[in-house]
Amino acid sequence: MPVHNADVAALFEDVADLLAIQGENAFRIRAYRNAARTLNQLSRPVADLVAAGEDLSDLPDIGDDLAGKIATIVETGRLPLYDELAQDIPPSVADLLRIPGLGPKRVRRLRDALGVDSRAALKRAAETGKVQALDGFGETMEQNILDGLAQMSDDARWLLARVEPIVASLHDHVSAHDAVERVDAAGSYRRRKETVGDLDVLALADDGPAVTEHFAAYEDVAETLSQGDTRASVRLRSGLQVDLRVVPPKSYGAALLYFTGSKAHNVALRDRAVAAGLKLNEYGAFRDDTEKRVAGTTEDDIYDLFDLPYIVPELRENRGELDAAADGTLPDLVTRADLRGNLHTHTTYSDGLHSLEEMAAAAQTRGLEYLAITDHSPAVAVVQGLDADALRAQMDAIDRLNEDLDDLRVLKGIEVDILKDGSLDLPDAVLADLDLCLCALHTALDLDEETQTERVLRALDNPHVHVLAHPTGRRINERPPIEIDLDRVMEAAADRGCVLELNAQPERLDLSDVHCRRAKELGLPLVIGADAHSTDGLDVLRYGVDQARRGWLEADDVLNTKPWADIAPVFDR
DNA sequence: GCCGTTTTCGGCCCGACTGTTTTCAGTCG
Repeated sequence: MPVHNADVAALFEDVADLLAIQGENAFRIRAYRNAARTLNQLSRPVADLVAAGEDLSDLPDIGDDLAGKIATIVETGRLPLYDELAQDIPPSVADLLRIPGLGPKRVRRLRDALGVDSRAALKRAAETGKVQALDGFGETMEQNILDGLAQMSDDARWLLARVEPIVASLHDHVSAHDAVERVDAAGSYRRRKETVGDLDVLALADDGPAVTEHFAAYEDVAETLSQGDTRASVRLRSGLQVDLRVVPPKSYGAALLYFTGSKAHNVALRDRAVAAGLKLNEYGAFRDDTEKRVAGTTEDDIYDLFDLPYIVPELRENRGELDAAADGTLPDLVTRADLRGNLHTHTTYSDGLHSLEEMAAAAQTRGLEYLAITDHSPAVAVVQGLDADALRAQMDAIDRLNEDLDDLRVLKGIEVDILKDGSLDLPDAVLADLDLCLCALHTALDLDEETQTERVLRALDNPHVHVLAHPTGRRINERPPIEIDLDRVMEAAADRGCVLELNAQPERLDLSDVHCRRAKELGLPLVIGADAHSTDGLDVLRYGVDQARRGWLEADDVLNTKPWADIAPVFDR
């Protein structure tokens, strides 16, 4: 079984948790967490680097020791240090760290004093009042633990698209207070991450207590978790946790930067501050010696302090954006306005909600120059897919429609299923007459990596195929990505003159930001596809653009920023 | 355990809030 970067990262995180419970040196613990972060953000499989004999200690936050441990994990699938630690502290104890309010110290005390070694044991101890009797615990803490245990089942992150309307109404509520001059949702929401854990909201105002009070009185608040003079934290009826910070003007830029994150970006920026004799926190940037404030009103001022240009939130992940900013090599990121067409659209011919004509009209309304109609082929059993005859009939209908359209070209396409053996669900003869052929997996998603990769490569061998749609098949919070060697797939696609799709549906966003960046490194362009099943479905393109931006993509890296006349030759295999 | 344009040793981001305290430890982000 190949060892994935996320596996190694998770193992390091587990080691960090166990060391923390043991009371180890905090910096050693952080070293494991930093290394885990590096691994999670690495665009290449670390197993490949090991196989190629590359020096892993060249990677940030990975020295000789951890490089050796990574090699051991890749080669054996195990880490002796972890096995050793887990003998003392079983995973079910480390799991207790996930309960809000419980950190390593308290988990350790629960175990040592009460023998608590699992969630079930903790629940029993709390219910019988044993926890509150413990040093450093109390009645409130005991209740918080019981609440936390009850809440743990539904801790999935929220889809960005689902949080947007919540942000809009919350923004209205907070803005309505007289003292509030400006409101921003920061955090991973502002970085346009595909999912949001909780929401960080900033309000520009001088009267903190009044604003946190007003915030806690929002009609959708189910529970106030904490409330102070400058901060408040609530859980909404929807279950989403929202943290509000009230900030005065002179600190607003520093606070926006701080609470937008990512944490890794902030830490890296503060490293630069320390090196420059400055202190950077959410109130501003200050001279170390004189404590004098030198920036803080805007984010621009703070980046400027380090001779850096403004870095957009989507790039703030400490994945090289600070160095790129210093070198003047930040990417000129793709925007929604750059997109000229959509290459993934369904209609009533298969499982779409709207007709060919309605979809074409919706594309025109949105200013698109071209729209590829790509209904399903027969193998997708849950919908009525198009067989060769039905597809030919649709092609005729598209020809007729195009005669009536001036500023939109409707393209004849298909989303053809890749069958289990890698062959396609429609004959070559009909595929050959299309403008665009997407291929995609919808069945047999559980094959092992080697088999799945070979299956997809065989599909890409078909000279009529242009695009591999939603390449990993994941559905966020519902279905994990398939096992597939994407590096091989991307290289094969580049060889064969086809491309991969970045599917823009909010629950897919498939490829991930890291994969988008890898495609760019390999010189493989992508297409951003709405996979629209209705007229409104075309509006999700912007989520695809968000993801592409997080993957450092520029307009040139995305094929459907170009006129169709420029794309067609690319697809002429 | 990592890292170095002051350093190969001695640092390592830092402040708010809570709960259990009576001056602060632990947790969180």
